[in-house]
Amino acid sequence: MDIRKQIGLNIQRIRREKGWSQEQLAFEAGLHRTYVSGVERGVRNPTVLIVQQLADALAVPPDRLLRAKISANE
Amino acid sequence: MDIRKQIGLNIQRIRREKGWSQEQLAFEAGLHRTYVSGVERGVRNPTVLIVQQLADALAVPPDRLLRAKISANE
DNA sequence: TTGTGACTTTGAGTCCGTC
DNA sequence: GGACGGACTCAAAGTCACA
Repeated sequence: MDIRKQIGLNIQRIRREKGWSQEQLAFEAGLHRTYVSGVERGVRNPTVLIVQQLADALAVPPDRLLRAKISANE
Repeated sequence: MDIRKQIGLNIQRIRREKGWSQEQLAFEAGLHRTYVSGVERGVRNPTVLIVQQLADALAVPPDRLLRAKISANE
């Protein structure tokens, strides 16, 4: 599994759980709307600093966005 | 805590546990020796694809390298 | 064995837009 | 609201000589 796809899926899921649009997330993370779109689709290759910005905006630890398996009880 | 520092510390610790030199890790990950050096010191801002390459070389899940708190029993 | 400054090439990240 | 494209800027990728 490509880590970029994994990150995209995780971000999209958490974002939707919050009921945010991509634009809202982009604003909170201080990033561009189109860039967040690309990251969610797995076509972008973000740096770890960007991962941290997105994690901060979503209020989750950064490693959470790279996680492949998410157990149900967390 | 800067996520770059965190990644550097994690990589260095796991690498040393394996008794590898930076050069050995660089070879396994398909990267340059001096680049790995920079990542370990937290002066580089690697992309997630680089993180995955290093994680693969170290035989750990990618999110493991971003983890701040490492419990003793894992 | 590792750190570091300097360097060129590539791609990360922004901004405009359309569908 | 979101996918996608083109053009742009600057930082990351990747390498080297030397301490």
